[in-house]
Amino acid sequence: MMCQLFPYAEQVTRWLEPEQQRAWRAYVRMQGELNAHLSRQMSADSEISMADFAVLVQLTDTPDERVRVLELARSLHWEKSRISHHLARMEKRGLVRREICRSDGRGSFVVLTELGRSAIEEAAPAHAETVRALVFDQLSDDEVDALREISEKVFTRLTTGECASVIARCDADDPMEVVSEEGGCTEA
Amino acid sequence: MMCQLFPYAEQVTRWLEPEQQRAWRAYVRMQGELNAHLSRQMSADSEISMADFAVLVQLTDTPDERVRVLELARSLHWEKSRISHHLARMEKRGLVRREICRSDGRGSFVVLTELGRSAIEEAAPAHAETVRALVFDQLSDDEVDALREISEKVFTRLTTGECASVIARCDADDPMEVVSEEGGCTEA
DNA sequence: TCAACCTGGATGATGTGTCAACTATTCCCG
DNA sequence: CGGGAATAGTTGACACATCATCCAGGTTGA
Repeated sequence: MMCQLFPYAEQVTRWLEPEQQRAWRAYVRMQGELNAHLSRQMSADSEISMADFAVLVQLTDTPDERVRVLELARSLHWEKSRISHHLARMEKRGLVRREICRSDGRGSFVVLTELGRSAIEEAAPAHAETVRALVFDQLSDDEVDALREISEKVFTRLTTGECASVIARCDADDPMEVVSEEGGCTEA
Repeated sequence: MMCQLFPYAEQVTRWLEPEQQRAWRAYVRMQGELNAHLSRQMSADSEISMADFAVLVQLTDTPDERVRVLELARSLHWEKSRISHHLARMEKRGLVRREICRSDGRGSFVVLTELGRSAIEEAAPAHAETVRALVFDQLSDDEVDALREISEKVFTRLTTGECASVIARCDADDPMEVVSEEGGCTEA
């Protein structure tokens, strides 16, 4: 059970415990299927992808419906090149529009267009229904709580200390050390 | 990140409860960061990607380290074109090799090469360490149990009934196939 | 036996994510 | 003021996933 497949572990590699093994496998499979399903549902029921949706949500969340590009990147935890490429594609499809930023000549705003607004308004209800049907209808209140707790713990681990080093590229407002610190996160 | 509250919901859409909302946001963020981190760690510490790793694990799990292409697709829950493209890239890099299948002229076997073997042997320990450090070191035994339970429930929902319709493309046989305990390390 | 169909798998187009390099502006400090 | 560093954002190359389509080899049945 303990990974007899890799007998070469002369080194004291601490493999996962059997229960951890099972939990991990279950999680990985679930997460993969769930992502795939949500993506498929979204692009079947509407004209946008999950990524588009995430961007549009951020825009509708903003009073002005206009947001600086890097701010978008930070709130989505995306890399700046990713947001840049993605916005270019969304702009080509008319979902958003760029506007120059007068107060800072380097930057630009992203603005929600009417098409973008109607796209997300069309997509959101079905998405919420799907999430509820696939996830929350399966879980007790305690399990929902546990899911949040677990997710927060892992997320915290991921975004604090050495682990945050790479993320720090776009997470600049985080005062954490940008120490190179590779070997990354394999515990101290 | 997704599905904030949309004030325009006149329609009878059942949005998520506030606690569900919070759990969902926490999960989505965690899952995104975790995937990103695991991928980065894997390609930093070794010559392979998470996808390569998943393929190689399947191959090492097989007695004679040769497997039919579509069988691979099914066990990974990948589409056949995805596995085909991916194998082409892996073959180009020397990680696997194809062999003709004498019993069925259409098909072919995928075989683990020496390079492939050493690649996974090099990658596996660090990956296991990372998963342990990022996930399981943060969780109590009860939480590990809850994670498995939750994942299994959602996964079951995803792979039974109408939901399975699309997946069924490659999942033709066997509706449930819940983790057969072949102990394949921390595969993806 | 032969035509219709099914299956295993490859291919090309397109959309997406990542990394590294780049440009242009602004900031900081002497 | 002026010059280097930081910042905002783009671009190009490449890896990857998905979809539709194609094709060769098997299977079925009249």
